Amino acid sequence: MVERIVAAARVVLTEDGYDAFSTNRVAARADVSPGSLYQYFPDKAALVDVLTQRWIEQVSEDVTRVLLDRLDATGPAMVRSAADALLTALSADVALLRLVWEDLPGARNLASRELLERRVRDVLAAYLAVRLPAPDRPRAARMAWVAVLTMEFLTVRFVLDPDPPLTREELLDEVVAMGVRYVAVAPETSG
Amino acid sequence: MVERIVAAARVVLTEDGYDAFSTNRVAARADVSPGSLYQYFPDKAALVDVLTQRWIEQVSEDVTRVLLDRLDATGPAMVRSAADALLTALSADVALLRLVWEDLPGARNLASRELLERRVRDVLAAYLAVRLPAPDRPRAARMAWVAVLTMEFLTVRFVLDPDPPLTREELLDEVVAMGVRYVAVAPETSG
Amino acid sequence: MVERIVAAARVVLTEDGYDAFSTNRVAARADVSPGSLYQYFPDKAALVDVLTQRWIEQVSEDVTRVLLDRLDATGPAMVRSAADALLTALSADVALLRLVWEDLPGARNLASRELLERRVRDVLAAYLAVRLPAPDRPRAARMAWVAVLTMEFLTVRFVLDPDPPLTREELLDEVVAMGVRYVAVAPETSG
Amino acid sequence: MVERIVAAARVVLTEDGYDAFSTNRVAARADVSPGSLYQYFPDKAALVDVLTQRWIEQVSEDVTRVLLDRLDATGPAMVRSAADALLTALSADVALLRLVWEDLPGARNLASRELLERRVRDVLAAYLAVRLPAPDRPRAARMAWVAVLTMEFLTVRFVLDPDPPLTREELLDEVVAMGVRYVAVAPETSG
DNA sequence: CATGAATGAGGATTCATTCAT
DNA sequence: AATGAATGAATCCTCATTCAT
Repeated sequence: MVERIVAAARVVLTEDGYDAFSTNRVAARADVSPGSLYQYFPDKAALVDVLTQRWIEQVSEDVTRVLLDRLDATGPAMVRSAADALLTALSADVALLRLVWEDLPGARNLASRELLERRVRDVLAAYLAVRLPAPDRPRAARMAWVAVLTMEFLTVRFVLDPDPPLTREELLDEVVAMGVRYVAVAPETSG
Repeated sequence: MVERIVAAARVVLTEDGYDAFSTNRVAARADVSPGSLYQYFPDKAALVDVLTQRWIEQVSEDVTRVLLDRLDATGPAMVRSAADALLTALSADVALLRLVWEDLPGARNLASRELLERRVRDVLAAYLAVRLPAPDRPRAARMAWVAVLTMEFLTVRFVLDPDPPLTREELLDEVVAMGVRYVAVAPETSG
Repeated sequence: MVERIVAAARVVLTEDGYDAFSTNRVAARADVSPGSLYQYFPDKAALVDVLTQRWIEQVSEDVTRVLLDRLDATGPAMVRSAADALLTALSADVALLRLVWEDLPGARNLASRELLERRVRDVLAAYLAVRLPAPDRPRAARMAWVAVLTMEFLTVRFVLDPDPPLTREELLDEVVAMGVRYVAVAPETSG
Repeated sequence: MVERIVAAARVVLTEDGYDAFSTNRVAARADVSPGSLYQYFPDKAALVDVLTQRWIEQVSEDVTRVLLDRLDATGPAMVRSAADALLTALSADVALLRLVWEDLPGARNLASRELLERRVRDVLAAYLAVRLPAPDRPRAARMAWVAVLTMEFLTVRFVLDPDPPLTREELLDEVVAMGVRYVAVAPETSG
């Protein structure tokens, strides 16, 4: 039942858009009464949240799993694996990605997105803390922050871009090159 | 009068949030009748658009001006100037930045944002096309795409982050380091 | 509930006039929320339509029933019965008749009215086609058109006229005389 | 100036329909400020009234003139002339006729229409009072009422009917035949 | 006279939510 | 649990009318 509703919400959201996303319409599409919907979700917002959180968690899962699997790999290989995983995860449901990035009020999924970012960032920071010449926690954290955000945004925009100026492989090359070189010669920051 | 309305819209939007943003409320806050509002704006959306487009245009202006002013500078100096300009422009009105990135439905301002990106990207691509060893338009375009998006996202997130893991200077260092090194050794892409 | 709303619509329309006929007012008069109104009627126009169509259908029903019942009667008797039936049907609810003819924008009920006319016209044309010396479909159609419109308008205006220059019986006599004589010596048209 | 406004009102009314007929739109179409409009017309209704009254007066004028010109003619000739005049007058501006009969709330032009009817009726009643075997004012009045309404409605409906079942000449024949025969053997009413 | 910006009450309609069944 | 009719506050927007210039 919860599933039926969530599925209907997904359909309404991706097919009809966020503006047309009303509880009544979702209920109708799920062949369920509006009342029933409120037996499982406190309000309309909760419906969207479930949808986006599930999806973000899935992406998060995919990426961190790969990341953890490749912790022993060389820098470039690891970065490429992670980027590849993210790219794959985001491409799996472009409609939903577009929804989250372009239609939904940002605040609606900010929390979940930051969760995803933090999770990946933590893993990466841990990795870097070990690899870095001298153990330097703050610097690792900085680098992780930069690297994760960069990777996230480039990947998202690549998937959403209807006519990207690079191929998938080129994008991965870019990300790897950037990440690797970045890791190799992280700057002595001035601050 | 247009100004009064736009100002009121800004206040309502940043203080009460997008959900509470109704034409009547804006009119009330502007001490203007709802009818007057419609003498200057075709509909509610137009109000938001004016607000966001003005702002984005301002940012766009600031950044490209600096960029064009420093075209003759060395790579690191130019990148740093641009990043600095963007950071300054975005910091000038954090409430509005937050509004655009976190509250508004993305689609509302997607167009303007992409305009900003394209504008900066074009300038950068032109710059790169000249600097690159062998003139290589597609590669310059790729690099510009990557660089601009990266800079944009890092800067935005830095400004919005209530507790960022780097200082302003460190962020600039990061961006410069990343951009410069990227420019210096752009990868031979596989595609 | 539908009835309650329709009844309220009727009251508002006849007591307050078409200009004051707003969905909110109808809802209030029906002691119903505006939302409920829209659960049963797609829009404001539909409310008026139900009201007028019901009424026109009733009139239409009354008249054609009598007409069909008296198809075997002599010309004068049949015409008189039909005219009587129409007069009775229209007099049953003068307020509504006045509403339809004098207050409503004509287009609002044009379709239904033409339906009524066509229905009666068809029956009459069939009757005439049989009675006419030589079967002459077009002529029967012409005569039916003239007879029905004449009867309709005279009757309506008689009922609405606060001070008509004839009594009910006189009107019937007039209509019968006109119809009968018309039928008896229908002209050889020049066309 | 009054003319400019009335002309604009006419255009708006016939081209855009009664629903779109707003004072602002009329003013715009007349290249006049809404304020100026109110210097010549007390309110929106007055605008429509001028339009319809002018038109009805014109029709009224045309018909009564012909009627008075042919008072000495034989019955059939006179009736035909009158019917012809009415038909011509109404056909002169079908758009306006349709507007008055199908779009405008009936009450808007009821008064003017009844004026037209009364005027023609009076002339006809006078004519009949003279012609009738024994001077019989009430009966003449009755006959005039019936004849005028009949002629009016048949003519209007003929002009508005996109696919009438008779030609213009046939209609005139019908009206004449009906009128003449009616006049010839008006019934001894029972009342 | 002419203007036209300003008005603001009011209109049609939606939709998240409830609650008696 | 499930229903779904009922709700009613709130929304966007219109337009006849005014009045200071």
